[in-house]
Amino acid sequence: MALEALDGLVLRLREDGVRITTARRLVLRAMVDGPSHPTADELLTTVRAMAPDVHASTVYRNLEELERLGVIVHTHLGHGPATYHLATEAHGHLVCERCGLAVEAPQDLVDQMADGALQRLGFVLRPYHFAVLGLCASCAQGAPQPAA
Amino acid sequence: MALEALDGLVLRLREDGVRITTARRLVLRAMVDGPSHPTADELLTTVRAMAPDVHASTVYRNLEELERLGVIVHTHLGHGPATYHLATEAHGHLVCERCGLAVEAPQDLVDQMADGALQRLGFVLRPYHFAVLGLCASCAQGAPQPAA
DNA sequence: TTAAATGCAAAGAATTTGCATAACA
DNA sequence: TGTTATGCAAATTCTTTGCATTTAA
Repeated sequence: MALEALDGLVLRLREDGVRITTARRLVLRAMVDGPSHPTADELLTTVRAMAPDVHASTVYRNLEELERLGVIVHTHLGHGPATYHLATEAHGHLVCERCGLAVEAPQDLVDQMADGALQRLGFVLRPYHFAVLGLCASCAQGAPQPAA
Repeated sequence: MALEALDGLVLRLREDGVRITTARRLVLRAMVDGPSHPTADELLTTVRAMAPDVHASTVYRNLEELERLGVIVHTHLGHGPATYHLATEAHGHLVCERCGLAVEAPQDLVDQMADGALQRLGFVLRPYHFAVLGLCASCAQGAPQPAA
């Protein structure tokens, strides 16, 4: 399934006139197969496990190109590096400022806000680029704070 | 009015045991009197008009301290430097990805989303840290794109 | 007088860019 | 064979930090 998704992407990109290099294929594979929300640096590490000479700038350039082609999107979950997803998996994020927990925002809540902004301001929201911060249930109760 | 606000802040900070230095007073004045949504660098420029020797690191350290004390908050409206407001003026932002237009998010839309997140996930949202991106009415119609 | 704040220089993280070389189509 | 992509080094942008000196209270 994951491999098929990769093959499909490769075909589609080739049709768009994009050259499929080793580095590019590995970046795509890491996006399709690997953990969700990788940073550029995490992708680099994954890619280097197969092709140690790939450089950070190559990963950044590939991510930029794939985003331009609509294959992936990037999101900021907080300070620190951007995270990347497949565009087909774009969704809003709620992130706890205290413990770092990131959850997917319920789509209907996101839609409700987008509808309101459209009707009232004509603004077409794409509320995926930045997370919405706050405190998760545990942290809001004054309880834990595992990570930062 | 603006000056009174400044005096009030200074008094409050002094009560908190904060020393009021030239640089700190000027940063506060720029926040109270100056244009809204300044970046650290814009604040530095404003401050330097009165006190040319103030350094960027001093401005950053003041902003950090004022945020810690709950006097100001910072917001990311897009890529690029953070912007700062008085905490009393905290509000959500909608930013156009195409032309850069930033408008205040209608509070009831923000509240509606926050209520939903609280009831469904126990998540206490503070949706002020990151802007919500999208396309403004003009840009959504394929029309203009003044800035980047 | 003394803890807190500053100026300065330097480091840091994340990302981008210039350019000669390599490699996909 | 001719672009397009890559490796590498270096630059950029925004922000933080270490440290000796100054200063508000």
